[in-house]
Amino acid sequence: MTTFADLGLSPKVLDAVEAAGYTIPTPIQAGAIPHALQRKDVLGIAQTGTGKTASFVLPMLTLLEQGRARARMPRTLILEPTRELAAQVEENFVKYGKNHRLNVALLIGGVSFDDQLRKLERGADVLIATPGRLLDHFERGKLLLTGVDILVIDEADRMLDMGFIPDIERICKLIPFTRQTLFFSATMPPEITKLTEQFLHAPVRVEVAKAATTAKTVEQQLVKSGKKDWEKRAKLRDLIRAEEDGLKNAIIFCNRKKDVSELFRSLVKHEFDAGALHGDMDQRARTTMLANFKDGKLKILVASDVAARGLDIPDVSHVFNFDVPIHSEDYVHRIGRTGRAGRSGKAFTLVTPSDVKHLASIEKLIGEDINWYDGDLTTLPVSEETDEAPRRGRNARGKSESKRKPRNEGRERERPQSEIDIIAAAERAKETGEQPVIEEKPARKTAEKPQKAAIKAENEQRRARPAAPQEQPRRERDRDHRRDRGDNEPSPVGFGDEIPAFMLIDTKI
DNA sequence: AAAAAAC
Repeated sequence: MTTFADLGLSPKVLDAVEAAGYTIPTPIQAGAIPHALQRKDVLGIAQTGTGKTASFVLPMLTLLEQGRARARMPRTLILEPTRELAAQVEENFVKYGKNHRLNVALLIGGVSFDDQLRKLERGADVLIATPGRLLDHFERGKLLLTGVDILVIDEADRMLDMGFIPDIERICKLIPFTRQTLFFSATMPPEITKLTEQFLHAPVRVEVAKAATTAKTVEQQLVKSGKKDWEKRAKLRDLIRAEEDGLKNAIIFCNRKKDVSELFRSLVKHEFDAGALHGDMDQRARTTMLANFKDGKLKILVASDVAARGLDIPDVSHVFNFDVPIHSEDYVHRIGRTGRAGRSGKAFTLVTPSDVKHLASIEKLIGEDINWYDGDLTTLPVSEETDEAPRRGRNARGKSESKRKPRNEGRERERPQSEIDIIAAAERAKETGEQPVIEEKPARKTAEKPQKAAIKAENEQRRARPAAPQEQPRRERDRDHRRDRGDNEPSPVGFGDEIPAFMLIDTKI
């Protein structure tokens, strides 16, 4: 059997790999590392979670042992689609580069330029970047890419989805063609193939098992829900409580950033140990939330699809899809956050009548039918609860809640759309391939309209101006959730009564 | 129906 020692890595690297507890390389590592060490271009087709990162980090470390970096002339460049992934790659260099003395610089948006400039000045052996900030530095003349010997393009198909390809093309053209290129993508759509033809030289193709099939270690279930947000939130709370026993930690995915912050605040109000993660949040908050979740200081992370791919959190016990993802591949990525490294995991997806179309395409993609949750959440005592916070008289900030009238009282009795109908329609949709028809009353729009218009206007304003400092979660709190909140302000759970410093200070210190 | 990324 192949071991890391057989791949041609240097003793320093092998020592660090061993110290990290690994002896057997994954297929992508075994396939890519020997070629990378021979300075060949590599086209790696692999999903995240296959050990892809180490398949370029380890050979790079070995190759970097020869030579030194010069100021403003990084020796290697790694491009990542999101800030979190870039940071994660940096952590890998720290872990496996513990026997090396390499300068690693992380160039991502949302944080100050100064540290990044200092590291560039000092000479970076490894530059890890998201495209926007990299080009920003370049345009300011702080960076020369003519000294780059190794270029890594990671998650290329995701870069495509995100519209980064023009940036990638531009960056590729700034780097001498004598470089070595390591290129990774989970899928190979035509645009990506074109890119590899343009920028790779006689690449060695390393392909590992496609993970369009979901991990066997993940137990997937569908949960019927009414379509209204408050119904979904109530259902989710019931579900989390029903799963309480085996629930070590959980990621809850929403389709929209707005829903992430809404749900986050609702959960906090209901005294769940929850945090939030989405791309409009202050970078400091993003980093802190993710770090706390990884460290187990935060039990529940409500997130947008920024967290769907690639994030390496080995121990997530549950994934909840608050919304059915619109693109079926995202479902695979999301539930792939659990059941990692051979551990078992559970994935629950809330399904409303309007979701059955997307559900059908998910089941088609993964090639199996997902079971419906058979536990009866309605028998749980908590399901009689309204969407209001538990009435304990006093919340964390000591304000009395007793004055407030429980507006939602009795709502739970107004049962959502017949749940049986949802299942039947979903099954019909699968058989016929057609869009299921469920009778739905058009949503009544009355008093809510002006409020919605105001929110929309505000959103557009927000988009137009640069990201406000201190965006999340405090600011968003005041926006559009009067229905879901009382006059009490939830304090972020996991920090006790204290508002953590990162939420109170301005971004730029 | 969305999200992601530079200031």
